[in-house]
Amino acid sequence: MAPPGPGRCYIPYQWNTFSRRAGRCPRRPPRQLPTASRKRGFFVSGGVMDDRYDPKPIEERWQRVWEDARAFHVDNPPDPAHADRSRKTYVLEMWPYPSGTLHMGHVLVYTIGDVLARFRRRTGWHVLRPMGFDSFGLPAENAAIREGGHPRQIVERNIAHIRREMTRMGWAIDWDREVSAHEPDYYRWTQWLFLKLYEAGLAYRKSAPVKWCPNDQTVVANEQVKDGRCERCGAEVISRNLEQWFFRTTAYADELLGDLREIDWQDRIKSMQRNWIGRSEGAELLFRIEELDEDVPVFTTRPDTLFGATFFVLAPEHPLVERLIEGSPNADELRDYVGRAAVKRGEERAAAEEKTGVFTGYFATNPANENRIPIWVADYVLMDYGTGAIMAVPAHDERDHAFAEEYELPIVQVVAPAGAEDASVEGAYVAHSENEVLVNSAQFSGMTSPEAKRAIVDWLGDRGRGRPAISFRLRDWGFSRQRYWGCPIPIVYCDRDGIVPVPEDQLPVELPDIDDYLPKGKAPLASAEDWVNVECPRCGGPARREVETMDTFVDSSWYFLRFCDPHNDRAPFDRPIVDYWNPVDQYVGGVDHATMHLIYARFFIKALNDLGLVGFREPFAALFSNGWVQLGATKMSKSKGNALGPDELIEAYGADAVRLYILFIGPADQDMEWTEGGIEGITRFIRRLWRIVSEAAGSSPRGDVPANELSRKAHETIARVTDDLGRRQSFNTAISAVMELLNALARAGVQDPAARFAAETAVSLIQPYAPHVAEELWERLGHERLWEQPWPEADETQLQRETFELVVQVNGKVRDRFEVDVGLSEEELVARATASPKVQAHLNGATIRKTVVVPRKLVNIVVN
RNA sequence: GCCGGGAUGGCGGAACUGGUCAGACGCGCCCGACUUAAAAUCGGGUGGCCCGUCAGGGUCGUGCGGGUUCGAGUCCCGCUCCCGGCACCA
Repeated sequence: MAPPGPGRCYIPYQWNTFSRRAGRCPRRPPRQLPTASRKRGFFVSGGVMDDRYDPKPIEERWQRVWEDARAFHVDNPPDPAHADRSRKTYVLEMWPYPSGTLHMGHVLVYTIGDVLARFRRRTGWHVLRPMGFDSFGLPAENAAIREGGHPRQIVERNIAHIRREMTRMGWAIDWDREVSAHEPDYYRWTQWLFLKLYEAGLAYRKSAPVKWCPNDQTVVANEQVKDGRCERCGAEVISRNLEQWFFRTTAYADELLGDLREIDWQDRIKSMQRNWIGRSEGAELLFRIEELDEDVPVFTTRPDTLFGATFFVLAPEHPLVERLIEGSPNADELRDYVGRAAVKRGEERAAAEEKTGVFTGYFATNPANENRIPIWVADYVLMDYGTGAIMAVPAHDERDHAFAEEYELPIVQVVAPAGAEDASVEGAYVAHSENEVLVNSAQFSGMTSPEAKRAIVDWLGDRGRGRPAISFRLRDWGFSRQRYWGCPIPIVYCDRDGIVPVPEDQLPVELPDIDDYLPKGKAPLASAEDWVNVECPRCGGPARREVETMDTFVDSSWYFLRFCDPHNDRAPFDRPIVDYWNPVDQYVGGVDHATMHLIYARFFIKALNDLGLVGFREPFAALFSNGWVQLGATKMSKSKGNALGPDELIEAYGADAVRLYILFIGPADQDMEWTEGGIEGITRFIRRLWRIVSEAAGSSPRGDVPANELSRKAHETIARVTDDLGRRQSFNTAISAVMELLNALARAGVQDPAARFAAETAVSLIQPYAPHVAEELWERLGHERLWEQPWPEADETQLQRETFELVVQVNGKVRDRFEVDVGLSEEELVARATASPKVQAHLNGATIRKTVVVPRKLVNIVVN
């Protein structure tokens, strides 16, 4: 099938082949009972026509019932500080951005959360499962610019639509707790929390080069840049220096890394965070520049190669470069080089085929051997990693080696493979074997590399020229955005008092209505003169408000706390309530937030914990990261414009089918492909369930359930589904298990003494996935309110079998299998096994060397 | 380059701690029932090769090559390819 065009659903409505409403066929004859089926007794007497499974009325009916019953509302405990937390569970999916409609990625995430929440409710947990919207951010503002209207109107219209879609999906949400980022009741507290972080020194302002999108006229975060282009609009990003607000995420770098050990997240997500944080151990060493009377620190992971440092390199942005230019014989060339490096993008610098640099004319003193080595400025050294200066060891670093070759700088080997100390090494010798030994390194020669690292740092430390150091790739989080549709930063700038926080009692600093959101190189809010000009809260003099707004990742760094106490107007939340529900027991969301959102939220919680506002240090105890839902070979996402929405699928197949299928495609943590054949198949399953259970409701025997094959299958299914949902989070296999049970029921027939029990079990177990049809069938079976019935329990005694199928192997190959009593001893099992004629045929008189007995499974006879 | 994940029928996948002939469940396909016909529905079949008229039996088979073990899709060693993250990060 050709990929769908932009914005078009690829499922035509006429594929709806079973909904009477859409699929009316004038030639369809009056429906007859299929005689074969009637013989088997599958149909309730009195009219198959009226009893076809039709999802629409069923789903609408039960959604109404749940709403009237406030079925998914959950109260906070009356005394959360002393409440028993042992049966609470907080199930949360990532805060959705309210774009026009939901797509299948949303359907997957929220169905996973829904199944878990519904399952946990029925297993006796006190379940918090809220919903709201991450409603600030660029798309709404761009839509307002494009189509007119206010971003608020656009966002609120979208929210209303999505809320309706979510209800139609049958997701069990406590809507009383709905919270959205753009509501003043919410962002008031975002501002309040910002002020707390500011007071604690965790939010600060500094001039920094930032990525700037000339199209969106805004700062974009490093992680929103892909291949040098703006992730949203695709324009090429340039570098600009601006005064920016930052959160001091690096203050928690070590802890953000270390605490990954304590949380139950998939390895791939943890690994992404580890890469992102990028910790490396090494040393900071001081090189002296005599002419400037400066000691310049460098960071290195290879202090053992210090004797091989033959030159010294500063990043073009290094603060000392200015002073070096002044006295340099190469001043003009240097100035030119630094100027060109400044406008280059980082990607260009990295992609450069050959390394470039300019000699400054100055020398630095190697603290190990007092050698004076030339100081170069080169753009392969980055200002924002380490100290922006390096000692170059061309013999043992590929980049330094390339540079030394280019400019014919000396290369001195100081590490060699043990036993080959005299052999010269081509290129940069960077082998990380256990057997590296130092050479040409004074008293350290002969030591292994690891020994020498410690010894050299200790030796320099004694003389005040070095110390162990750890460097991180993680940067502080720049959260200033020069856009309108975001949370205003509650700061004013006073000529006399400088940066002044807005007093708490004046919050929220409301986002004013303005006429023109179009950025013109300055933030749109700057044009709201009445709003910008204020009295300084401190001195009463003239002052101006901060016109930048916050990155939306600030909003989403604490929303899960507000859900716990959403209507609090005295504080963002009460700590005992938040401490009762948190940390989130089960978070669900896509890998696309593996680094940004999940790092920022973790940072926020650590900071809030240090401020005494919350009593925990990790926000999300367990994380389920779902895979992508793909349509053909194309990823489904709103940016690609090929989103396939749930609305038309619900029309065609019903919400229960959509819910079941999205989880049946494959393991939910792996990428999956949506196919229409697949959802047809799952629809067949629902119709089969409908027909067989309806029949069982009418004609299956009542009374005690005997222990027979069907009842045992039912109990086995209970055990499997419970384990799949509770421990394994294996959603697709649980559906398979219920299908097997239904097949067994169909085979046994509805007259089987255990048929009613099997039918009830199937309906009960499928309820988290297909709550509407399950509720309807539950009613037919003569019960009510399945959503609050206790989850079935497998009867252990029913799971015990009196016999089992003994597998007999000869030399590891299966030669026979037969039923035997479970009570037989090993000797008896071996006797029965060897007695088998089929086994005898393979033994063929050979000598039995050994027998292996696996209890309740097999006997393996080993012959020569 | 470093780190993480993965490879099983025509397809999506199952096999959870090494142990019941690997392939559950579903899709697709084939055959049959019902039908004037089709759809829907229902029943049956469906890894390859070989032997056999049938019944049945043999043999190979979980990306590739080795190994451990009575027994390997599962564990170990060495590869190939695919997906993702990080990357002039010193």
